[in-house]
Amino acid sequence: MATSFTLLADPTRRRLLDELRRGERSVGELVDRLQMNQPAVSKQLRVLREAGLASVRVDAQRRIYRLNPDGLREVDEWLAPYRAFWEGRLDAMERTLDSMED
Amino acid sequence: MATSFTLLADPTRRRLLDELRRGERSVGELVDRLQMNQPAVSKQLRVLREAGLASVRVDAQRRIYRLNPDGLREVDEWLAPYRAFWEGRLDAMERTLDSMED
DNA sequence: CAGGCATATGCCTATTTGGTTATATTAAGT
DNA sequence: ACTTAATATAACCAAATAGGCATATGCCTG
Repeated sequence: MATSFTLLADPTRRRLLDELRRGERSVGELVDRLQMNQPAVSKQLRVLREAGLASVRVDAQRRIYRLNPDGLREVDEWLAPYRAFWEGRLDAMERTLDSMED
Repeated sequence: MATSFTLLADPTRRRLLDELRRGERSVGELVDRLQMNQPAVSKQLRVLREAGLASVRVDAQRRIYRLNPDGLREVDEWLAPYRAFWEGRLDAMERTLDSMED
């Protein structure tokens, strides 16, 4: 059971997502762009698929992959409170939490 | 060489960061909150330290850890173009990239 | 239906990783 | 100095993981 966090840990998967972000891609196209052999690409595509980050459409012998970015929201939401830090402000929530400590 | 992406892959490290986000914490406090044994916590703290996501201050026998959130910007920045998706808009950049395909 | 594409899958292996136990280190208190 | 507290480190192990090669599967074309 891969979480969206563990998905992003692998650079190959990030590159795949970055490709799919630009539009639909067949496996062959992805193999070309990533310069990896096909089984390796298919393997990571499967991981993305099973995690719900990508979906496939069949086109004759081709499989066309498409980004399904919703799963990334989990990461984005986790990151949200940290964003406040480098945006240089401590909002009410941060101050509240901070005052809760010892 | 751990990237900020691989750092977030581990739930223990995410919990540590979530604790440190609230304020400085000694190792003992972190051990209590995470309900893990001390070496496991120290091990992950070291990873965070070496990745620059946390810094330590010595206080007698205690080591006080502090969040250093800058490293997370890498993840946040990588995520930025995806955010556009679930925010339901395709801005100029997205359209540009999309038109570049095939 | 034979042969060639495009892709998935199975198996193998090397590496990495997170946790555990035991031990070292350093400081404080008596 | 001796003891205890707090933390780090080392050695070890089990599980997960990514990639490589070989092979299976399915579709299309002649």
